[in-house]
Amino acid sequence: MNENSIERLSKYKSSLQKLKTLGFLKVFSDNLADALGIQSAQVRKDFSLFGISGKKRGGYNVEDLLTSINTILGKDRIENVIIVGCGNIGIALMNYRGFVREKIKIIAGFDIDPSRMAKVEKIPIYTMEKLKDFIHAESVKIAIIAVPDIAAQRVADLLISYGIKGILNFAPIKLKSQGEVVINNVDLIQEIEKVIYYANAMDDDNGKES
Amino acid sequence: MNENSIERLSKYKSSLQKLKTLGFLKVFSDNLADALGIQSAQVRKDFSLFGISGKKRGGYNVEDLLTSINTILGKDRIENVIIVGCGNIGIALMNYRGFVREKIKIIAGFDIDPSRMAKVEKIPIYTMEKLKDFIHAESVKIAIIAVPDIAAQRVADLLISYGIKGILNFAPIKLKSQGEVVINNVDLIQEIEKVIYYANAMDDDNGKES
DNA sequence: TAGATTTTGTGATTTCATTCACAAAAAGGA
DNA sequence: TCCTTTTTGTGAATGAAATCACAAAATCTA
Repeated sequence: MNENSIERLSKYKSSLQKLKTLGFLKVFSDNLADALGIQSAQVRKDFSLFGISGKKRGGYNVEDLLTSINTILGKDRIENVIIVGCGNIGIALMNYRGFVREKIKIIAGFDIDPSRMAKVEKIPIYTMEKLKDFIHAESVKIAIIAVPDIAAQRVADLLISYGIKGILNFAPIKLKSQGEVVINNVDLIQEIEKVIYYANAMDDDNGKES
Repeated sequence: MNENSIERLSKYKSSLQKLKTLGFLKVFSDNLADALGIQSAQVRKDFSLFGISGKKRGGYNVEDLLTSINTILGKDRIENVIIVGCGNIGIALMNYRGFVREKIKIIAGFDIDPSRMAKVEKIPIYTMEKLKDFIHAESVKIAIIAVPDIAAQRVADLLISYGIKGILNFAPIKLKSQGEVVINNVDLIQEIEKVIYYANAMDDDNGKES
């Protein structure tokens, strides 16, 4: 149950969805391995880790596999999510079409700035005072943090105290997860710095194999 | 020079910037290790890998360390970046304040939709026809892709053919890097799915240690 | 100056994910 | 029915990254 296998599960799902629309009924570990650029044994190990089994010589049934993966990823039903911080990133995520397809529903936004108490694409935006009651009333378990770094830890602590179990953090600061709460930090600066580093590194030894 | 050490370098930088504003002059591998939740030997190994050395018993000079890391990450000068795709994510990134602090400058946006040929925060947005000339004229090396998944591979191929060396891709599809080009894929769906999975997993065995 | 203490730098060790490799099962063909 | 082929499932081997552990250097103390 390591982090990488969860990540791959997500990628298998995306490949499988494409195969399904193409009318594929079964798939072999080899096919998925090629799609992700890994070894077929890795695919089978991942599946066996999560108790998914196929048929010897028959591969895996695409439909069943998708169902199993969705169940494991908790995507067998719609997941309600809130966003704290309705600046650029927050609003972009509210408008992001990709979530809908994946049964992820942004049900509300929260911000301290009263000028942002509008609606984005039918998603209501509330003041921070409403946060606690909303989380309880709607039993929200997952939140996205898109506030400036200076406010991020405070918001995280608040969310956790209100019962949030999983946080996706876009503030450029590593929030530590306390207790039974997962925090996944996505640092955009860091991601582009990686690109800049490797692009420069490749330019330096241009043409040479490592 | 593995991927993880580059990522950590970026994190050291962010910690060091905070220490600097707090007036710290020197720092020990132990301090940075604590900040990132790793072992001090790891910190020293990373630095030694990049030819950074400290003083025995004196630790590392904060200012010098920052300079070294910035040089390694190619952040000793302003990096010009373009964004292809001016939908929600693209526009959010254009407005994102964090980049400015890190000497990352978004100098233009590109989109097929003519209604988006406006300006965002002084950043001009052009049609795709201008892409080739702009990249050549400004010697742009880094691009961000924020188009729908269906268009992503085509845009990537285009960018590469125009001489782009590094791509940060936000389309929910894994673009394969060909030749001397780095592609870093950030899949937002995948990131939130990870959170949902772990939040559910923790809820299931609530309270139990693994 | 001598001895104690702190911290770096790195070889040795450990840990852990990935790949290899093959037995066992399933399906098809003659 | 029996032989051949295909593909799974998993124990063993590999490889790489993180951690351990300690000698060497630097600074401090008296």
